[in-house]
Amino acid sequence: MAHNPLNKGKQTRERILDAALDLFGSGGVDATSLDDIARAVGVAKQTVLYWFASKDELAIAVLQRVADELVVEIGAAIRSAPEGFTRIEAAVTAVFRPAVRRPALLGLVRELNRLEPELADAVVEKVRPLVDLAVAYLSHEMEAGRLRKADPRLLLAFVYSSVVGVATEPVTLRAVGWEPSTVSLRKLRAELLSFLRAALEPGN
Amino acid sequence: MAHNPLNKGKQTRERILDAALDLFGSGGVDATSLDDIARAVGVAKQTVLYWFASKDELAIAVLQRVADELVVEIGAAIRSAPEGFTRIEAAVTAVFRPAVRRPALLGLVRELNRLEPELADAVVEKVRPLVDLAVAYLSHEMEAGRLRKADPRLLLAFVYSSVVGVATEPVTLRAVGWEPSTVSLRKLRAELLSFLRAALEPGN
DNA sequence: ACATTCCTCTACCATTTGGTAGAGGAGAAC
DNA sequence: GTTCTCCTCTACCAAATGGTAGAGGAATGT
Repeated sequence: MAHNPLNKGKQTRERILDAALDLFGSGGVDATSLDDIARAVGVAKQTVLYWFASKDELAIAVLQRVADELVVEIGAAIRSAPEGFTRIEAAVTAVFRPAVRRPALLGLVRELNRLEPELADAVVEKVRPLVDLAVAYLSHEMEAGRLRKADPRLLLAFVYSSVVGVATEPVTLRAVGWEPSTVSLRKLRAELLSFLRAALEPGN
Repeated sequence: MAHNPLNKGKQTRERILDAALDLFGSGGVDATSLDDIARAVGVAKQTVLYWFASKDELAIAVLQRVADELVVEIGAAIRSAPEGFTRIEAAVTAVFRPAVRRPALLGLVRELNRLEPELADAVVEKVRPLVDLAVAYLSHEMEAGRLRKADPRLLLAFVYSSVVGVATEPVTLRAVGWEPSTVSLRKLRAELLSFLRAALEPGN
């Protein structure tokens, strides 16, 4: 195989992003040193700094990537589901999937709040279209009387907080006597959905 | 006033705890150095280390204190409220109060997840009686048909996540187009309560 | 007056951190 | 073969961090 700098570079770069995602997401950006990342990838710290000029830049790159991934995934789920509550079900399931497959993904979202606001804003902008889509849908359904009337934006915030909260706060869940496992996670999702369904049924 | 070492000491100690609470809670334990805390209090770093043998010990002391305070406050609110949904209302309001008065309080709770598990467990133990009380109450109401049947522990987790989430994640809230203010916080609470009420009304 | 206890300080240290400088290997272009 | 670009490395550094050692001030007890 001929030398292919772009390919080779891309591999290293991708592997760095990948490892950084897991480490940043599980331990937090602050608690993760460049050395940690380099060790995980199997390169020298300076190789990391070759690909990303600074730790901040790396953190942003990771966040952008996560945001893109989540937006695409969740967006597709929302768009593909039919009307009615099944659509909400699809959205929640789509948020749960990464939480199960790779808990660090959602943990990383939390890190946004620790970044400088300007940096975080760039990521927020990526998510906005999806938020607007969801808000428009919820408003529409509420208008039509198929969902109980409520502030759709705050509704989103509640659901987001619930999912990300239970996905990223093992200590809290232990406090209410919950042990994480695949099967209990499924139960958690079912419970949240039935909770949401009850809350969103139009008033009787 | 005669020299009173205990008193003097207590003052310094309290002031350190107080400053540490705010700094740990708003910026995170990792991101807060002992120098930061000392500067905020107006003493030398070594004075901090005189009162608390290590940073870990200080963090634990702060967490214990917060846990105690919240448990007392929320416990009183729960116990004082009459039966029915008003009791839940009282509990949510009691959780919102510190969130408004001192956002760092709830931010600090999040830090639990970053501590070593053994340390976090000690705090979790403090909260357990309160959790058990709430679970017992919810179960009882559900049995009696006054609340929709659901897993009371997960219900608690959802509510907790929602409140702490919206209280500690400004970036997320900005993503859904929300700006924090006293008046909008009140609206947030009202919205969450009506959401909860709808979700918990017994099935029709 | 003297020793003691309590409290806060200055001075210092080892480690870790993010980051810089620059060497050198390997293929590609000429 | 020489040169250039791409990539990863070793060596180093300044700053910050948690923590130690120990001096010294101030009130109290004797």
